[in-house]
Amino acid sequence: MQIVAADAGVATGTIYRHFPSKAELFATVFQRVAGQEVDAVAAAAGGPDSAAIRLQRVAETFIQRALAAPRLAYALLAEPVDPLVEAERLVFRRTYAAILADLVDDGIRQAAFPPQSSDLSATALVGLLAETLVGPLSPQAADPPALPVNQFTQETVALCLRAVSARSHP
Amino acid sequence: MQIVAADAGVATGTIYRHFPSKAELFATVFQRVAGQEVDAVAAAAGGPDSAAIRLQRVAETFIQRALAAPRLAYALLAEPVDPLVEAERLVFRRTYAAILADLVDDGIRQAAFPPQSSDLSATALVGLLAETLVGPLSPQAADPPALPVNQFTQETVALCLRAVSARSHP
DNA sequence: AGGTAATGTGAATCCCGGTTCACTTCTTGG
DNA sequence: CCAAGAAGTGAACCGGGATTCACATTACCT
Repeated sequence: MQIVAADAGVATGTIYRHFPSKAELFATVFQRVAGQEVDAVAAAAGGPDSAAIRLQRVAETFIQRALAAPRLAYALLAEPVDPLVEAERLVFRRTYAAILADLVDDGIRQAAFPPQSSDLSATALVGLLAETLVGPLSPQAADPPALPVNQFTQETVALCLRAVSARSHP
Repeated sequence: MQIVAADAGVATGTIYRHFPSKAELFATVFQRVAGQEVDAVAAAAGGPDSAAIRLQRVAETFIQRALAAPRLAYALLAEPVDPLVEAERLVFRRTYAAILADLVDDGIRQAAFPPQSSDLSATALVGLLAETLVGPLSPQAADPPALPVNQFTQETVALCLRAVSARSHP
């Protein structure tokens, strides 16, 4: 809190005129930043295209934004945080999942995707994306990364699409 | 530490004859328990069957063990922990990923799976499994769960298989 | 201008639980 | 049976950092 205050150019006590505790301050910050990310992904999920195309766009958006701001993405996805912030992170992930669930439902309706529990599939996609990114994002990530960014993106998108759209045994 | 000591029937200081710090004690416990889980999954990954069958068995093992011991699984997968334990958790996840990567490689060799970066796919599978389980596992999970256990397992396994094995646009 | 409320200040407080350590008890080898 | 080392004890200590609060400053109204 001392550092935050100094950084903001105010005294420590001043923070407590605006936020009841460190945890709530951090949770609020998390909420705002996460909101921007959600907006970006939600935008990518819209449009008149097929569900598959939109899903591809969502995954690409997610990945590219994460790689463009690795530190932020790491904080949002994986960094150890106060329980209150962790709760916010859960909301954040569920919001992503909700967007994806709508998308999957669309795909099912269009018969582009086979019948499936859209909630479950959406959750799985969030986990898939988050976990693949934790490697490249984590602070002491090896650079150069194991895979070139392009291939990484392409393959991850392919995994997402296959998971929800393809038949099990071609 | 007081509680741990009392629970073990020893004095607080005694713990420090065996472990240099709380973090290392916890990390050691985590390591042992995680080791058992890894062993179980590794066993499921073996055998003479096709890669797809073995992958199915691994996913089922993972899911069933988690649901059978939800509190433990939650601790291993998602509960906020000391940084040292978090490091152990990363190892744990990478170990799972390594097992799965071998499996995926087998599948590629048998031409059961299309060419892909096995490491990336394996990581994705770990994330997929972990995230879908966080819902049902989290301490204040709604019961009855959203999906019956059987359907949950079946659909999650299907997601895993499709992600690595199917063609994108059937 | 004068008063009142709102906001800012930052050194001091306070809390909490991990850790320590002087002392006791047990174990082992000669 | 007796050192002497190993292991156990638990009350007290201690560090760190979030939080407080008595006071100063600013903003805003009549």
